[in-house]
Amino acid sequence: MTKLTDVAKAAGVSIATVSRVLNNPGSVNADTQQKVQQAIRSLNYKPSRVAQRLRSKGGNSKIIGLVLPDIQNPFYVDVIRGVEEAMYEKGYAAIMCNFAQNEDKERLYLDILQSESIDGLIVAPVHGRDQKVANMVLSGLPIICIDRGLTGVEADVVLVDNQQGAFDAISHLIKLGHQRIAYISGLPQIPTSKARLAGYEAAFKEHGLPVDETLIKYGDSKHESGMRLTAELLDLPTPPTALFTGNNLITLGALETIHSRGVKIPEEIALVGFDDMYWSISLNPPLTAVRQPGFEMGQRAAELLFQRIKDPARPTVKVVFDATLQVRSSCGAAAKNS
Amino acid sequence: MTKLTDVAKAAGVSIATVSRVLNNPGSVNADTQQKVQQAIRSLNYKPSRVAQRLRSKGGNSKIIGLVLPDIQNPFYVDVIRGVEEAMYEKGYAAIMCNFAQNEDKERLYLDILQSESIDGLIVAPVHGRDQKVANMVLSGLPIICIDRGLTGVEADVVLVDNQQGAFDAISHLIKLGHQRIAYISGLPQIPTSKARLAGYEAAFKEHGLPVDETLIKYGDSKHESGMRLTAELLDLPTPPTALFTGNNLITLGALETIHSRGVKIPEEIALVGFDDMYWSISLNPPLTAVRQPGFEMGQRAAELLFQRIKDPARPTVKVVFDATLQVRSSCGAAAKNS
DNA sequence: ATGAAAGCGCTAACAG
DNA sequence: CTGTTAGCGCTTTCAT
Repeated sequence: MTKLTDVAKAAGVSIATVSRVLNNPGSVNADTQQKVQQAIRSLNYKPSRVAQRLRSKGGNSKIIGLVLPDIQNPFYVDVIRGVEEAMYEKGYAAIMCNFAQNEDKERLYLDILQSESIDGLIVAPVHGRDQKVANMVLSGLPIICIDRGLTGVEADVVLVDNQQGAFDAISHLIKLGHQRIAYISGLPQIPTSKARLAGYEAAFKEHGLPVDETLIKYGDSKHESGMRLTAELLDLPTPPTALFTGNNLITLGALETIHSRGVKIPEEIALVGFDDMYWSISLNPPLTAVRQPGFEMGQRAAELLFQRIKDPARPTVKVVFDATLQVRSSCGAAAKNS
Repeated sequence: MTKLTDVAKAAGVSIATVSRVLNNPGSVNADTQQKVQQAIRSLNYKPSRVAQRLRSKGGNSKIIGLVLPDIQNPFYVDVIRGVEEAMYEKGYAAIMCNFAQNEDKERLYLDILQSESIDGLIVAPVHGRDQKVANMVLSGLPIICIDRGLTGVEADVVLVDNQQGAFDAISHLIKLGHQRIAYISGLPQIPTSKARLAGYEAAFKEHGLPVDETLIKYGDSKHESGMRLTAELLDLPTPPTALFTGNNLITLGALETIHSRGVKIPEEIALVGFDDMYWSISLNPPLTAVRQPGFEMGQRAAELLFQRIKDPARPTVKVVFDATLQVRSSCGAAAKNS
């Protein structure tokens, strides 16, 4: 690796001058400028980001952390793409960490990121009372929470109105005449699971219908849990007539179980999932789902992070996107409502 | 951030001693050891990986780069998970970069990684003659290529037998009686596209059938190209009776176009895709596809990288996994052949 | 067994 | 406008 001294030697100036043309071009003689630029180019010099990071206080390292619960979930992939696009434009790099819904793993990654002296962090905390993340916020590191907030600490957050999304989904089902509507939740301690449950219950209340607790199942937010819990539901003496799945992966698991048993959708059971996928239309049947704008959320989170890095004192904000129901045919013939 | 001096002060020893208990515990008095450990714990000290990195020559930073062409493609997500699992166990962190099939982006990320002084790199090069990656290999950085190799440079590589995978897929179709079999390729310069095309042609040859060039379309490996090129194929005076799609995303795009036109699969057109997805069974219809073991490939690549970091002189190896045809129903009633 | 000190590559005073 | 120099936090000789 060629370094500052090499360039300085080649250009016949001091390393300080080289550093200046890199960081403060205005402050140096045009001729010198030329010579140095020339040397930099011919030596193909690239500053060591490690040395830069060690030297500067923070906020100039152009590296941030991105910590997400499950990279297999296409929603988070969209978030990643959104974040990444915004980062790319600003020459930032992201250390991406997938903690697979595992708190220990999350902690390890967070430790690593801290010791990597990142400029900031975008994270979907394991749960609302994530002490580790809360402490990092308190320590002054610029942090944006995505998908899930933190309780008890002031922090920027960008998420979707989960309650409303679930409410819309269940209302749709109720209007179609369903009453025995099951809900397969992800990990119960995750804020989004709670909000979606709240929306589920609110919809029943709104229509004066009782909630049947036996139709609510809790899993771990993964594919396998969707398969297993759907089987349990189908095995009930009187199975539900409709199913609301708490996330992408659960939906796919549910679909697998339903198909393997030869149960017809939507005739024998209607299905609406939380989280849309761009290929939901190619599923059997085309899936009705609640869409979260993951890409936009990721972009937005990145922008908020840049702002906070620049101005750590900026008041915290909460950005709430709409969750929109995409009606296709897994709940019956294309309904009138859009 | 607490640092070495803080710990040293608290333990009443020099920073050198603290460093020793961290890196070479054997070389220090048991009592001192205790005191220092104690101090480290109570101060919750974590060494700065940045400083460590700047100091040490390379190979001790516990950070590697992972550069992949498209994070939207579930195959690469599997690769990521495999790499990540292996890394996690060894306390490594990965800087993950998604270059979205864009060579400029790839170059930028590679530059960043170099200047981050990574210990090693796992990469799926944009194409076989990727100069940037080739130079990095030549520079001595431990590198493992995944999914695609490099021509003209000796480098470790782990991939799948793409030609054989495509051959099996096409043979399957031919045995089912198809002759007008279209192939929608990804970017033509990508080695996997070429190998899959070779498999396609080989299958025709094997069965003494001619290849119809008008049935071969080239796209950019993305979803949209799958949609568009499928439409072109369907618009042909005599459309193909079967379609072989070059990757996951293309398959999903093809499915979307086919459904939107109300064309029946497999009655009017049979479909087999390269790349399987765990939810392929829930597509309409359940998709017959060639499976690549992405997770295992990722794990393997990580192991090879660790080896190479430890022993840069180890001869390069080429690990070839099998690509296995998963027969479901998108080519017709479950065929006899497994 | 432990400490002092050099130096990794860079930035930012401080002089000149 | 440009050069000299002091660290950033750590590892590693080299002394002791």
